[in-house]
Amino acid sequence: MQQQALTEAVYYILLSLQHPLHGYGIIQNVDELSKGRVKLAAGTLYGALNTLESKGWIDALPENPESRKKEYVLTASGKTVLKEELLRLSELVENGKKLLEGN
Amino acid sequence: MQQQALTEAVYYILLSLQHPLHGYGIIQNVDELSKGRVKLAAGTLYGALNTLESKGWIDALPENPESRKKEYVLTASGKTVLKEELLRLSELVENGKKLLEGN
DNA sequence: CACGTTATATCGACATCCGATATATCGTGA
DNA sequence: TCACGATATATCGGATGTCGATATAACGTG
Repeated sequence: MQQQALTEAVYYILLSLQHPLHGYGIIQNVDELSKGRVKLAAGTLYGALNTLESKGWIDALPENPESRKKEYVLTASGKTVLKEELLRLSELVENGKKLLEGN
Repeated sequence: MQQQALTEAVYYILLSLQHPLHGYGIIQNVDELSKGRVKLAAGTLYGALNTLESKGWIDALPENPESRKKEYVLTASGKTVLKEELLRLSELVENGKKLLEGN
C-alpha cells in the first residue's frame, strides 16, 4: 500500500545517525534514548544498516584501518524520510489522543 | 526483544474498534482517520482481525443472520494495549522532535 | 591471563503486510 | 432488467523485518 511507515528499529537507527556513529554505538544510543525500552538485537541492527545503505538513507564512512568500528551517517535523503516519519507518528499520536481521551 | 510495538495497521484497527464495527467499515474508518494515507489491504485486515481475536484484544460480536457484516469490538485487554501503544508513540515523537529540532 | 565488554556478521524461524485472487451481495443508473 | 461499482469476507504466496542464537575476534582490566 504505502511504504512510508518505518519500524521502530529503523526510526531509532536513523535518529541516531544524525552524527556519525558505528553499529554497536547505535545499539547503546537507542537503549539510552528509549530509557532501556528498546534493545536492538544484533541481527536487526546489522541487517538494517545494510538495507538502509542500499536505499541511500545512510552512508558508510571511509573505514579507518586503525579501528574495528564501521561508522555510518544519515544522508539528505535519509533526513527527509526521518522528518516525514515524525509527521506520520505525530498523526498517530493525535488520532490516538483524540479517540482515547476520556478513557 | 520486546513485543510492545504495534504496526500501524493494528494500531488503527484497535483505535477503530472502541465501538463495534465490521471489517469493511474498519477499512473505511482508517482511510478517513488518516485522511487517505492509510488504506488497509483486505489481506492485512482480515488476517489481523483473526490474530487480534486470538490474542484476546478484540471480541467478535454474535453474528446477525440478517447481515453479511461481522462486527468486532475492543476488549478491556485491548484497550490497555492501545493506551500503552499511545505512550510508546508519544515517546517516539518526543525523541524525534528533540533530536530533529533546528533542522 | 581469564573474563566481560566491545564489535561486526550471518543464520533460520517467525510474524506481518501486501497485492492478487476469489466469491457473493447490494444499490443504482441507464 | 441488467450491468457495474461498491460493499463484504476470505485465502494465498511473496517479501520484508525482527528476533535470538551462533560465530569470531579484539580490547580492557583486575
